Amino acid sequence: MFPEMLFRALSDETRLRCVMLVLQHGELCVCNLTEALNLSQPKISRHLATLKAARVLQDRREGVWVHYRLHAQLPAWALDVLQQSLNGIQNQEPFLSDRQHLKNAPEMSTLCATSE
Amino acid sequence: MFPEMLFRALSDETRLRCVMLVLQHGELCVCNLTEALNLSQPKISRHLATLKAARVLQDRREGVWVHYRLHAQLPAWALDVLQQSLNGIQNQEPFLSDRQHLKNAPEMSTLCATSE
DNA sequence: GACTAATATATGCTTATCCGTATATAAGCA
DNA sequence: TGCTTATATACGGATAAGCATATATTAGTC
Repeated sequence: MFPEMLFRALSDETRLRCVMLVLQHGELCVCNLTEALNLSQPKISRHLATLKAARVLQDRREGVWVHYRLHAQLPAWALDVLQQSLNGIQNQEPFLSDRQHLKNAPEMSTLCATSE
Repeated sequence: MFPEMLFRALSDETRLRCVMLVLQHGELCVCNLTEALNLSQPKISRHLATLKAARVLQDRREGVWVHYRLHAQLPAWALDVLQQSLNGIQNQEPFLSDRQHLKNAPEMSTLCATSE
């Protein structure tokens, strides 16, 4: 993983919001993210594909649902960068609202969210 | 400073190399960077302008030379991200060679490099 | 003012990125 | 098989990024 590739992956607001939520929750499915960010499903899906191609996230299919988590082979320095970023920005918008929306997720998410 | 703007600024290899060198040396002029990265002067200058516009770097003119350093108002979390990145990647190419080339800088740089 | 050196910007071009909308795939179930 | 839901991808178009080369600016010196 070339470092500029990580930064490229994080350089889009939608992708950064997704990664920050995944970093906090361990694992989230596409519908969780679509609801939390309140964006269209194709948009979320396309950005998740980008993050997967950049090896920032990896996915796991469980029936109909696809869960995304941090990539297992993410270098330690990259994980540090993500964590520092989260520490620095978690109390700013839109990251604050995203977390809130995830907690207030409607019924569908209770079926889907298997992250502990 | 929106966090994705920092990542956007770092998402180009040339810019990341410049920032990593500036982070290590405190202050560097354009000719230092042009030599260390062995890239054309307009290319370096254009990327430095981008970093300045993103408020990652700031410049200081001293006669003919223009010195670039980290922006004084860079948020603490952003500085942490930069430092973590440096820690993680400083022993990889091309960052290793860049540092070396800076140390082996030819005569011109001795006039120009005022960083302690 | 004329000349040189350091740095910045403009121009023309190519490629990448991002979007919304529409459609495809894949799984589960009747 | 047909139907529904979750997710992915394709398409067409708009905007941004990046490059090399050429030229402009700025400061110092004579």
